[in-house]
Amino acid sequence: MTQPVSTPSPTNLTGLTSPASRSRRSHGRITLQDVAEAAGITKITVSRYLRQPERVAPGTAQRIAVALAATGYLPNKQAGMLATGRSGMVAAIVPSLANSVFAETVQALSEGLQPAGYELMLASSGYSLQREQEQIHAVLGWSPDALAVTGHHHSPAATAMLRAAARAGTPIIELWDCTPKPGEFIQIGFDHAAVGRAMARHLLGAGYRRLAYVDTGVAADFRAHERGKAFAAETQTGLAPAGRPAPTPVRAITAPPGDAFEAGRAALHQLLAADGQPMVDAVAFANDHLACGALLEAQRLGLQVPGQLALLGFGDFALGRQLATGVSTVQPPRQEIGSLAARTMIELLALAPAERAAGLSRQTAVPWQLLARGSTAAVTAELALPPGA
Amino acid sequence: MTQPVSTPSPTNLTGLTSPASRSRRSHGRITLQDVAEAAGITKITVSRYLRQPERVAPGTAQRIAVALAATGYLPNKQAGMLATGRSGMVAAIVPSLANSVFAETVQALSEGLQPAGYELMLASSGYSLQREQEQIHAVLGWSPDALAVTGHHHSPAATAMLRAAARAGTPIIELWDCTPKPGEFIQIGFDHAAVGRAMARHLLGAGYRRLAYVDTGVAADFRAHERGKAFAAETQTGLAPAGRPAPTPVRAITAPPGDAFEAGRAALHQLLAADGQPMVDAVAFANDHLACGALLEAQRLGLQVPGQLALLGFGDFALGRQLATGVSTVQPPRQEIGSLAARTMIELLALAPAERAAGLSRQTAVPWQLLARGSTAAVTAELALPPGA
DNA sequence: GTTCATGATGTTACCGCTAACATTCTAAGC
DNA sequence: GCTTAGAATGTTAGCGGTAACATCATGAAC
Repeated sequence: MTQPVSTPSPTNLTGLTSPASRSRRSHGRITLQDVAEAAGITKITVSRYLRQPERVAPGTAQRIAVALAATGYLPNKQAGMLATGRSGMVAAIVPSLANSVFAETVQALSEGLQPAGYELMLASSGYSLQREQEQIHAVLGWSPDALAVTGHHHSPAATAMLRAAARAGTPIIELWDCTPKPGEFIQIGFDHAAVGRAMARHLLGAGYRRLAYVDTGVAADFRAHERGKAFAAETQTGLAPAGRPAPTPVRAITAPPGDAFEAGRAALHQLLAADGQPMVDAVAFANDHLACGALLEAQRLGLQVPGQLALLGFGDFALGRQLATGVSTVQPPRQEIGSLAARTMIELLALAPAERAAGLSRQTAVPWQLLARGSTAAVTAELALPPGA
Repeated sequence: MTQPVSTPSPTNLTGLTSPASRSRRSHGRITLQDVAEAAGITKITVSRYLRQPERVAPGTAQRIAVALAATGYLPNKQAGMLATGRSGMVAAIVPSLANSVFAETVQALSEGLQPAGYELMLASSGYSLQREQEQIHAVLGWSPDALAVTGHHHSPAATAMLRAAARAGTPIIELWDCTPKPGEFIQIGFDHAAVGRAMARHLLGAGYRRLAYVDTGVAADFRAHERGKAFAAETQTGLAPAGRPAPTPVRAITAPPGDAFEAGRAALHQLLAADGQPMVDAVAFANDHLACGALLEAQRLGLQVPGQLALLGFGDFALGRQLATGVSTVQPPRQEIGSLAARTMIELLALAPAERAAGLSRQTAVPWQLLARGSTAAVTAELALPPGA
């Protein structure tokens, strides 16, 4: 044996290597070398024991186990990554965690990855493409085995980095989106335009004719904008099937930024005429917080929901279900997106990089559901205009 | 120069090193070596440029900048950590992210760390000490520069690992707790027992005498339990100042697990007598979701709040503020805890490990506030029992 | 007894980066 | 002109692991 320094006696299990034996550049951490010395063998055998215990002799395994416990060894993942090229870590970048649907997606992603032994590195971009780009740069420096970002809108530089990573075999997953035509990367989510159209059709189908969409005040929530755009388009064609312009164009307003409940309240006021009566039949919102704020304000003002005004949200937040007048909403697959992303990553990473290429741009459309509750109950006949009017 | 292989011509900036020049064990990533070759210098100079640009000559800097852009170089953080012993990453372990106060703390932590260039590695323990222990083990393998965990309850093995890390100079921060006597690690949070006592005093002060505490169904939410325990104790002493047993002991019930709104509804029913009337004056809850669920159910049943029943929550969730009868609650410093943790980490990490030791077990009590709203308005004289009755 | 497959362990070199020290070159000082 | 401080860059070695290959017993097969 040519172990440097320190006695290789198997009885010396204190784990306390004398300082003199440590190199000047050591960072003081317990290494495989320390464990090996305590067990009276070389570090490669300890390394083997940790990865494939059946490959070492039972007696040796026993000594190693004792030495590991005695030294309190923690494997250095960085060193392992450097040697193997696999980091055992995946990264995710979401717009926000606070008050947000993304928290649940991240939670599901985290839980899905844990059994497979992957760690999660998380960054939040604050709905800014610039910050997303910086974070993609930072996070790729950690050589994640896979990377999840939110949505399919990225800055050009960000796209370039993602493309380079994908080409190197790193699965890139775009969460929460699923565009009609396949994108450059993996998509796990749904088509927000389809949701916007469904929202419009739901309100039209229930007999409402004067519609509005209240968009979020968050400038870079592209998915909400997309729903709004499709909502408006569908409403136009729904009201004017022959191609004629609709008699009353869809009102599209943007809620003020800040507390979403308050924003919903404020948005409602924007939709009231001078006499306090609503200028529209029905309002669709970018999210349930806005819708609930509007509902609570409507109740405060004595407006009948849905009698005088129907409200339709998005997100299926717990609150909307609890209010006496249930808030109709779209239930997005918040958790499914996360757990599906985890499953997809694990699946792809089990493949050899060569075989992996095929799966690196597939799309998965996760089903969503429009939940009709009290706030959009069908209007009475007298309120409903004749179709196409 | 003794650069291996490949022409060091500064005009060869394609970033495409011929495969033959790559070692068998290379993982195909662009390295400092590639950039150096493209710039016609050695890698150490590129390394210097990246860390201290002023240390390289302007002309060289220019060539390096071009080479960096051309090659699309991404620094390998693992290799850097291995060399320096500093990872530029901190880890956080929280019980949950979904529907949770912790999401906001994590968000603030993440935002606070970003300007300083730290990445965040996140794990969620699902309110399980066993999983927390596993995750501490996993996460310490990444050599985080600092580690934040939630609360001061940990498994013995987890505590041992935290202790070892702390002794090695890694700041360990316990979020959301601040015990009366200092703990082993840094604490940033507040005293939950004090909150529990304040909740009891608030209700007693408003004239309520028959109190109940509805604990969460989450077994390992130690902080909620602690508030409940202190609430009960304070109620007893408040009602029987002379040391006599209180006439009606505080009712303590535990909400069913699952959807917290529903749990709050169910808990309310447990507090109703056979005739449908509440058996208590006032109820404190482990969180606002429970309290709001109970409030909505009370309204559905036609019970007056606070006339027949006062409700007091915890957490200051947006919803409680919006309901017509505002839900009185305790506003915990959700974000402050996160941003303060970030600041503390950055501060400590700027210190030399030797000086750091002193700050490794300090406590920071972050102020909270009891927000009295409609749901606990003072009772009328006839309802209030004489003090001490 | 020799051959050889097999299992257990060891040796060497390398992953990509940086600390520490070494070298080269320039320009100022005498 | 020669020394020399200081700036710019290079060389070496090592961080803590693992891949790849090497070595050394052991025992079954002939």
